[in-house]
Amino acid sequence: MELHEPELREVPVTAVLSALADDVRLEIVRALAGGDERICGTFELGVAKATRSHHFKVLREAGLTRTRVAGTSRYVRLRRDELERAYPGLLDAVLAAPTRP
Amino acid sequence: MELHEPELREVPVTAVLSALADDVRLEIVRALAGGDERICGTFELGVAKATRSHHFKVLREAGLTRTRVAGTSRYVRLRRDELERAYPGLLDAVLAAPTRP
DNA sequence: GAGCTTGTTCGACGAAAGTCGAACATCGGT
DNA sequence: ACCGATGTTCGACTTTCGTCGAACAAGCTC
Repeated sequence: MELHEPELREVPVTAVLSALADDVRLEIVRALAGGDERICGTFELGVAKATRSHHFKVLREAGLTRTRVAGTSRYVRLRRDELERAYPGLLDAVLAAPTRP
Repeated sequence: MELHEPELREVPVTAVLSALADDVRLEIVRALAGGDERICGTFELGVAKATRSHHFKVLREAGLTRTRVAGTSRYVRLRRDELERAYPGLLDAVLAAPTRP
């Protein structure tokens, strides 16, 4: 299994913004904002298994998350530092936004 | 003609991100970042008239721009201050990103 | 008013995105 | 070896999005 995790500098801003411009994915990002890694299955997202998998893939391929395989589980974590280096302030600004405006 | 220009606080952050997550619209926003207002027609966007109109509408309805009608022209300007108040740092972070990563 | 300019609106089209169930793969445990 | 748990992949479907040409609306100028 090859997990595609691109370099942030190869990801256009518009791609990062697109990845963040979805309620389900933003919820995932918020949940990961604490810094800890977390098993994919532990998220309460209200969507089917296939959809969840899809969203994690979008986040990963946009360079926002990194995934570690451990047994049958996958640990996801936010690429906070890299993101901060590539797009300073962007993630913080998005996370600072109210959850339901 | 009623120009729909919502309050920023009523616009979900995902909507703002969606509006910014497009090359044509981001180019418009960059061009307006200087602060001056500008006539819609003066943008070199490489798309048809109808498409251009569509993008300006998306930006306006996402709360990113304000439009002033003057004769047959429309002056557009960025709602920088309001945006900064509603989503501090967001616009700056996006604008700071390289044009072609 | 005729004609031009600026811009919007109206379908229409194809591409992309979000969603799901079902099937599949992998690993752990019994 | 079997079974259950965790995820991915595969169509399929629906909705949304970006794009365009054509038609329309409104204003300016001669």
